Amino acid sequence: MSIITNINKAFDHRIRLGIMSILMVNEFADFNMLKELLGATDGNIASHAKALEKVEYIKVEKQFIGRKPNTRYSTTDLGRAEFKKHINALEKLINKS
Amino acid sequence: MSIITNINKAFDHRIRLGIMSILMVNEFADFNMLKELLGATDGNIASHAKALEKVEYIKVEKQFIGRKPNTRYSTTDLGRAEFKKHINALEKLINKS
DNA sequence: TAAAAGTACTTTGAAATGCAAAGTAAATAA
DNA sequence: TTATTTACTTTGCATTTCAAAGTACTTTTA
Repeated sequence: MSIITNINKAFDHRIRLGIMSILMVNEFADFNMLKELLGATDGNIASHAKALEKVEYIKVEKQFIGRKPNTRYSTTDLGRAEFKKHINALEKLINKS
Repeated sequence: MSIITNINKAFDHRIRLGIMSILMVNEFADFNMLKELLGATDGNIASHAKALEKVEYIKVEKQFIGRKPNTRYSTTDLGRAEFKKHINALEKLINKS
């Protein structure tokens, strides 16, 4: 049990941290919203979202809006819980600083 | 200027975050102290410390304590400033969540 | 209405990074 | 004197990151 035990590896990257933060305040966010808010490339958003999906911290829904494909993301219960744990761990770490 | 603009890439890894936090509260920390506090392997500590050294956020001093080699690390002014910026950015990101 | 441009992603593969095992060199213990 | 431990560093394989290119459309323009 070290000081970084509860720092979640899945949130070790700023883009993943960004995706989670966005999804904590917005019930849904679509691909382009993430891309714009984070200023990342398409491939980047896709792969980091996939990483969060793989550990089941976010979920993906694909639908059509009119005739356009639309991919929207939202957190899972697990994801919210893990993110909160991560934030608490970060705060503890930081408050020592 | 996205929401993760001030999230520093150099601190994107929990071991590097841990090293910096430790060095923010302790004027110095040696190799073994970092290793124990972070529960990481030797190679791991060495390479993450080197990464922080490369961007000049920490500095390294090698000395002998008695007859044993000892490597101790400390933050640089730049490192402290950048870490504070990072923490502020994290707090802003988190408070939205 | 055919061609060109745009949209919304996904795939790809090279480059960078992460990791622990093995290596090194000296000190200490048996 | 040989074995073990300590304090790191090096190595090289594995994983991750990244943006460019690709795909499958839709929309605009000529």
